[in-house]
This record gives sequence, C-alpha cells and structure tokens, in this order.
Amino acid sequence: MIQKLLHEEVEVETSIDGYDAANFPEITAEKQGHRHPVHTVVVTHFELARMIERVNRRFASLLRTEMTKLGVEDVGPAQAMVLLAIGDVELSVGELLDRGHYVGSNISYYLKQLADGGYIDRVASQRDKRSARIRLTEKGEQLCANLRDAGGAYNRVLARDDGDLRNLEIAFQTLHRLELVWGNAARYGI
Amino acid sequence: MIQKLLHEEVEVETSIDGYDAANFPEITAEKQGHRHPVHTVVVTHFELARMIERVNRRFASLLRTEMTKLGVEDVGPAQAMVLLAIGDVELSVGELLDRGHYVGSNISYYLKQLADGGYIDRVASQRDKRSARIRLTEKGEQLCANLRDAGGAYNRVLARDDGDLRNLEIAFQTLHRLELVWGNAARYGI
DNA sequence: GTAACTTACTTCAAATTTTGAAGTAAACTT
DNA sequence: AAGTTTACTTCAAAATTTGAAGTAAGTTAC
Repeated sequence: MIQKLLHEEVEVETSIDGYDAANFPEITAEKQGHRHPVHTVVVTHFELARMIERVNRRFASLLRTEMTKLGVEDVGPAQAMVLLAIGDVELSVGELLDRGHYVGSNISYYLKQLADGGYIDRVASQRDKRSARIRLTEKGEQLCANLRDAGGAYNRVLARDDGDLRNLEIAFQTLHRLELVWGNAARYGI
Repeated sequence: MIQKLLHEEVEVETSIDGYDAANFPEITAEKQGHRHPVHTVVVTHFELARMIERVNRRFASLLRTEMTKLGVEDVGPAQAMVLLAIGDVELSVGELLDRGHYVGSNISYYLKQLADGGYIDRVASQRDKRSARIRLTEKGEQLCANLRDAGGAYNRVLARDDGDLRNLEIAFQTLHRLELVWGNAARYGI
C-alpha cells in the first residue's frame, strides 16, 4: 500500500520555500526530457550524504540553542539525542545501541553523564544481571517534554498540509533505506 | 498504543528489498484514519532528526572503510567530506563555509590538513588578497574519483528505477527544506 | 590621507565527541 | 569446573568541533 504510493503520482514540487529549480538544473533537466531515467542517477549518493551531514549539523546547533534557552548546562546535544532515543520505554543498553547505531563505549560514556546529571536511572535486570535497564527519570522526561514542546513549532512549519506530510514520510523511509544499504554494506560489503 | 509505537524503534531488518509498510505501523495507522490529517504530525521533527543522525553515522563509517581500503591514512572522513564539498570548482573559503554550514575555524583546520596532505592548493585571490582560493590537486581529485567509483555501487542499488529516483529527489528536497527551516530558526528564532 | 570599521580568514586552546583496546562479571556450553 | 560468549564499563588516545583572539587586507567616513 505504501509501496503503491511510493511509485504513484508523487509529483515533485518545483519550489519548496525558496528552493527552486534554478539551483539544481541537472534535476529538472532530466525531468523534462524524460528519456532514459534508468541509468542516469540524478541525486547521487554523495549529494545526499553531504545534505545529511549539513542538516545534522543544523539540528545539533538548534538543539544546543534550545537547551541553552532551557538552562540545561550539564549535558550537550549528543546526550539529548540519547534521551530522545530512550523515549518513554525502559530498555537495555544493547537495545539503545541498535536504536542509534552507536558504539558501545560511546553510549556507556553518555549514560554515565546522564546518570550523573540525574536524567536516567539504571537498574540491573533481574533476569540477567549483566544487563542494565535504562529509563528516564522525572527530570529526563521533563527535558524531553520541553524539547518536544519546542519542536512543535517546527513540526507545524514543516508539516503544513498533506503534501508536506507525504514528503516527510518519503524522506523518512528513503533515509531508512539508506541506513539499511549503508549499514549492510559496512557489515558484508556491497 | 499509538503513543507507544511512536517511541518504539523501527525494527532494522536484514532484507533491503522487503522494505514494506509493516515497518512503519505508526505511519500507516495514521494514514488510515484520514479524519484529522492537519494537526496530527506523523513523522515528527525528532524522529527525522534521529534518523538523520543515524544515517550520518553510517555514512561516516562507510567512508572511513572505503578510505582504509584505498590506503588513505592521512585524512579522515570529515576531511573527505570537505574534499567532496569542494568538488571540481575553485572557490573561496567563504563559499565552502556556505556549502557545508561549517564553522570557519573548523574549515581552516581541515584545509590545513588537506593542504599538508597535498589534497588541495590554496592561492590568494588577485582581486582580494584576504580571500584564499581553494581547489583540489591531482591527488585530491584522484581521491574524490576513487570515492565516487566506490559510491557507484550504492547508487545502483539505491536508484534502481524511476520510483527510487523520485524518492531520492523528494528526500533530498525535504532535507533541504529542513535545512532552511532549522537554519533560519537558528538565526532568527522560529 | 588616515583613522575606524568591516571582511576573510587563521591560530590556538579548550571542550566535546568518538574510537579502540582492555577489563569485569554474569551467563551459557561442554 | 573450565572455557566461551555476552553485556556492558573503563580508560586513554584520537578526532572533531567550538569560541575567543589575532592578522592582514579592504572599505568607509572624515
């Protein structure tokens, strides 16, 4: 059903808030003369990767700003991302690793800071005492809630109508696909 | 239940081709209840941001791997991204800053390493002697070409048909929009 | 013309984030 | 009971990023 939607009638808008065709002549040129679009790659691998890097940088600094506004000084944006990754469920460190493709020692380091700051609780699992169960404290949930509130404004700007919504979904799914392809390639070679 | 799903991680599956609606229960669930699509945001801000962070991490480690394969030891993935950002044009440091939303001192640092490694040339502009003109050397171009070659395989996997292509474009444009919104917010407040 | 200001970039030191090797302890295997 | 694997932590070093301060060239206003 989604599959269908992906391949049907999704017309690319020519102007999204100041982003217009003129900036990307190669894209529109291909589009108009619809000849052999099969082996002509329009948005390459690296263009997307660079875009992702830029957007990621933007978001991190946005997070930093929001946190400064909130008066949070003891943890940075990277740790905030970990909090958001935990969300409102209780999970083990291993599950958290999967959620963000983190490296183990990295998460351990963040979790230590978050625990010191009182943002999370860690309890050894009853079943398996090696496994630590992690969950947000009141304070951690509060920070997430505040960030989510601040984020609401962006959601309203970014998802104004059905078209926006559809594009956001497609972007999400496409990134997920990149994640899988790049991830598998890393493990097994392409 | 929906609430729960929103925070539950999307299962990473082993098969790339079997990417279907089942992986995004929250999206399809929302879609079916087509009564209030206006203020129900399906893919939120933070979900996208987390996805972007993960994908970015993946790509960086992929780059690292490729570079190790190529026997490049003197620069890391971040510097490679700078090389890719320069591309085949000659530009000033300022233009490069815009291309990647870098911080000035950061780029200066990278450019120094890249110049030391012989990947770029810097020449003071004739017009304005403050401004340094940057361009890839033979060696720099070679590295980019090699990376692009390696990337070709991913492009072929990722952009197999028209639908894929369209989705990649939409993803690109949507990310660009995020970039603008997040960037403007950082400068002027939302 | 020159003093004051702005631009374009660099330097440096410190903070933050990430990696990788080695360690611990619990659980599983044989 | 010994050896192996799993789940996580620790630590030190490396890589990346930031921010404040500096330099030198260009611009503007007297």
